[in-house]
Parts: sequence; structure tokens; C-alpha cells
Amino acid sequence: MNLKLFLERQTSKCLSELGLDNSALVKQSSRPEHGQYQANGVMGAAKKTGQNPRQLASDLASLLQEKNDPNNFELEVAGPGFINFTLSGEFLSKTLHDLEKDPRLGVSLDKKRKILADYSSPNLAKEMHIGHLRSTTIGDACSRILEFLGHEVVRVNHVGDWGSQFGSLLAYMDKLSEAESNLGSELKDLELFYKKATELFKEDENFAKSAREYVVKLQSEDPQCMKLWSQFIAESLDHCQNVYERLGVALKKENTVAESFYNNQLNAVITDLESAGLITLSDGAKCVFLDAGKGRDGEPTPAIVQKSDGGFPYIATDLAATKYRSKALQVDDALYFVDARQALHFKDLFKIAKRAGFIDGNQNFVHIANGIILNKEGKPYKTREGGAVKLAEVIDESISRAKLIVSEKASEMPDEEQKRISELVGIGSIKYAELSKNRTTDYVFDWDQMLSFDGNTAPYLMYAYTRIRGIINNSGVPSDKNKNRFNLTDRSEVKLALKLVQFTESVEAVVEDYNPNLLCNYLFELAQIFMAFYEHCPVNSSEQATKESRIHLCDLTGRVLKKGLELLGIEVLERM
RNA sequence: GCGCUGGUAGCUCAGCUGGAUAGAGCAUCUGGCUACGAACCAGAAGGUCGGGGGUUCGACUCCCUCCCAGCGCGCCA
Repeated sequence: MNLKLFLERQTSKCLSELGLDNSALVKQSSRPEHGQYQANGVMGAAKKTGQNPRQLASDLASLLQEKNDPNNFELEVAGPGFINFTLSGEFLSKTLHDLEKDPRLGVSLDKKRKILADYSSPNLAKEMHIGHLRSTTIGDACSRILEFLGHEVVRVNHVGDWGSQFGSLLAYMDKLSEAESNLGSELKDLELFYKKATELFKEDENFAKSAREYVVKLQSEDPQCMKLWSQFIAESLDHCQNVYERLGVALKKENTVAESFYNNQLNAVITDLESAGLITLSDGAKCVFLDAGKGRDGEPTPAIVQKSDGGFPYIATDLAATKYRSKALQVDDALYFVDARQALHFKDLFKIAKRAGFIDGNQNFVHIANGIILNKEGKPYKTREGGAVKLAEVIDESISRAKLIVSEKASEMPDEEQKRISELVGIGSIKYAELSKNRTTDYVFDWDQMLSFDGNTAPYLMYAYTRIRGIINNSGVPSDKNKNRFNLTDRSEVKLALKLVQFTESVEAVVEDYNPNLLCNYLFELAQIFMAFYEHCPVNSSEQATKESRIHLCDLTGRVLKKGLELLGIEVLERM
């Protein structure tokens, strides 16, 4: 049961019986002295009708008492008109007992929707770097959570596999194959490959000429060119897939729908825009003028959907994608997990798509913007200039740092197990570092910070889990559920119990605006509360009834931690 | 020039549709391993929430203005 929702409904119902249609605005209390939940809506409601807020709060409290089982919670009217709720131990214990029997841990299913999640979406011309981490981890976590809530999630990796940037790469491949170099091994380091190709482009006239010709060949789908291109793309996709697998990201190759997939739909898109009367010809380019945008010169700026040379800029591809997602896939929602610099692009894109009838009014196409990762100087990494830390490198470094600690703290464990622990701790740390931050703010990349294993980090949560497993394994108590109710006597038991029943509140909060950091906050707080409980309340040395109640509390905490971390895409260990 | 983000403790960040005395982590200081696992716990210290106005019972949150930083704005993706 969602306690917050329960109290909100009860209170709002009573409020409306008093003739007021305001929401009760029930929230988790800001401080323990104010109970466990508080209703903030009374003051606003009183203001509307000119009543005395204290009086209204007190009337409302009486009505609430009357309509509810008096054994459920105590009420207190406080301050200018707050109502504070304190749940009874028995009510909490009962709620917890229900939670224990529920494989979904109190999280109910939503009305099912078909939701497309477009995330990661790297450019295949280059190796994945640190900048791709946000979209990838946030998109993945949100997808997992939406699935858990019962939605059909269509994962899409909209990779960049087309455009003029491939000219140099293909020309370089051509050059290498002529020189009979080992193309395969050259391609292993995509970053270096890209760098060499761009350098040649700058320095070598002939090469530059060849590169430009390859752009044309690519557009006309020249067979020899397409062969090289396919080889390159396959190599690059393998690289991405390798990163996803190492990171434990649920993207599969079959989730890839590359830009080139839409090539044969682009002309139709332009025709659609023309028949919708949206196209204006300007300097030979086909443009859509939107009311809002003004450029540097104060003139309205168009979105160019077809260049004067007949080529298509990426908004054309994206328009084709919205149409495809809407009409062919028939999604209810489409979430684009892409960095905030694209905000204007998506604003234009969705506006045009709506006007052209690609998206209908019931569909939500929305840009879930994430902040960008900055370098030490506080500047964004420029993809085109390179220099961004490779994602594969971050993974390697994190695992090797974890290895160092594991070999020190768990030297008695077999090498295989140490290796496995290092991997999960290393990967978990990276993902948690990313997910626990607010999605929208930019942050400076720092090795030590991202790969820290102390405090509010993945290892802390994983460690809490191993402590729980340790207790349970030593307890000798069989893990059959449906036991008696919890016996919550110590304050730290009550705190833990309350936190556990709030799991559903945090999961639901995430999808309200796609903020996985809210779940991270919750899990960290849960682990902290558990740690305090662990210090205060002996489990296995307590007398039988207390021991059993506490074992169940531990077990439930473990289940919530495991589930929560799983929703973030992080695995737990039995010991570490 | 216009637009979009953001500015909270020494550092990195939370702060949930306006709610009660602004919270964590790291770093610093003090205490705790013959103890269900010290990747931990208990405690201390640390703040004009960028500045200034305004709205109201109440503002980190909403409005205005200014300052600072980053990003975006006609043929790159």
C-alpha cells in the first residue's frame, strides 16, 4: 500500500466533505517531531474561503479520526494549520507484513502504455566516451522502472551511421585496404582511426578529395562504398555492444535502429510537409518557419529540412523517426534521453511533427534532457576534437581500482570471486555515480569522485546487502514468509519499517519526471537507516520472537535493496 | 542580440506541484573493531541558498531586475 496516497485520499475526502475541493497535499514529514506524514493543504484551502486555518485543521482532524480506524494513526494539529500523522506501531507492522507477502514489494502496476525509450544513441564514427554515460544509464534505468510498472517498453538505440563525417573514415579504409594493411586491427581502436582519418583530411589534398567523393558515393549507395561502410558500422556496433554488456545495460543489437534506416523515408517526409503547407523555399533550401525562433540578426530562423544541394540534415531523419514511431510502432509515449544542448532541436522537431500530423494529440513525445559532463576546466568535451575520456577506459579503471580494494579486504576469497566482486563494484560505482545526480545539472568529470567507494556510492548499498545476507545466513531461521507480524519496539526498527513501506513512493516519484536520482536517494537513506538499526539492534543474539521479527526486517530490507538496485541496473553480491 | 540551463557548506551534490529550525557525501576534527562484516557507526564543525526588489500567513522554490557560468540560434550530426 502507498501510505502517502492512502493518507492523501482520506484527507482530501474529508476536506471535500467540509465543502472544500483542495488537495490535502500530504507529504512525508520534513522532521521527525512532525510525525511521519504531514498535510500541507489546509492553509491554502482556508485562505480560499476566508476561514481560520487552525480551526479548519482541527475540524478536519476530528473528521479524519471519525472516518478512520483509530488504531491506524494519531493526528496533531500544529503550527499555522498543519496536520501531522503518526502511524501506530500496529498499523505499520500490518502494512509491513502485507509488503513482505508481496513479490512486487508494494509497488502496484500502472495502466499499461507502449513507451518508446530512445537512449544512448552514440555516433558510430567514434568510440563511446564519457559523455554517452548519462543518456545510457538514465535511459536504461528509466526503461527498467517503466517495465517494472507494467509498461511495454520499446528500447531504441538511434545510432548515427550516416552523413558526411563518414567520408574521411571510408576514404581511410579504402586507403588502408589498398596498402594491404591490416584493416581489422586498425579498426580495433576507433578513436585512433578517426583521428588518423581527420588528420589526413587536413594534411593531404588527395585524401581530402577522396573523402569528399566518398560522401557522394555513400549518398548514392555505391556498392563498393557500401561494402566498406557496412564493415565499419559492424565493427563500431560490436564495440558499442561490448560496452553495453560490460556495463550491464539492457540494450541489444536488435534495439538498434540507425539513422540510415530512415533514408528511404525522407522524401516522403518532405512531401508530407509540403502538402501540409509547411515548406518555404529559402535560398534553395526547404525550410519550415516556426513562429518562435529568432537568430542572431533578429530575423526568424527556419528549421531546414532539405538542403539546397538536395541533402537531408538530421532533423529530416528525426522527423522520419517520429513518423515511424508514431504510425508504424504506434507508441503512446516516446522518451528521448538526449543531452540538453539539443533542447531547441527537439522543440522544433516535435512542433513540426505535430503540425505535419506525424504525432497525434494523445501521444507524448518528450525530450528528457540531461546535463552534460564537463572537463576539468569546466568546459564541455568537444566530440569533434576528441580528448574525451573513453567509456571503456573508465570501466577498466573503475574495475582495477575496485580490484585493489577487494584484494586487500577480501584476500581470503578465491581469485575468481575477487574478480567478480571487482567487476560488479567497479561497474556499479560508475552507474550509481551517474544516476544519483540530478539529471539536468552539468557536472565536472573527476576520476576520484566517480570511482569513489565510500559514502553515498554503490558499494555502500551493496555492502549493506552483504551484511544482511551475512546475518540471515548465520541465523538458522528458515526464510518462509507468512510469519507473524513484525514486532517493532526499538526506534530504529520503526524508522526502518517506515522506510521500507515507502519504497513504492520513491519508485513512483522517479517516473513522474524521469529522475532516477530520487530512487538513489531513497536507497541510500534506506541503507543508512539499516546500518543504524544494525548497530542498535542485535539480531541473532536476541531472544527468539525478537530475533524472528528482526530477521524478517533484514530480509525485507535486503529484498528492497536488491530490487531497487536492479531497477537502476546494478547487481548485488552475497558477499564482498 | 534573442533563447534555454544553472549559481545552495572548503569540494561534489540533494532539497519531491510554496510549508515548520535548508540536508547528505567527501575532506577536517573527536570517539568506536577479542563486536550479527569498520567499504561501517556515533558525534563536532562548517550557510547573507549569486545580489537586489516584489507577491503572502509562509519563498532555496513563484514574479521582476541585475551579475556570473555553460549551452543553443539558415544549409555539421
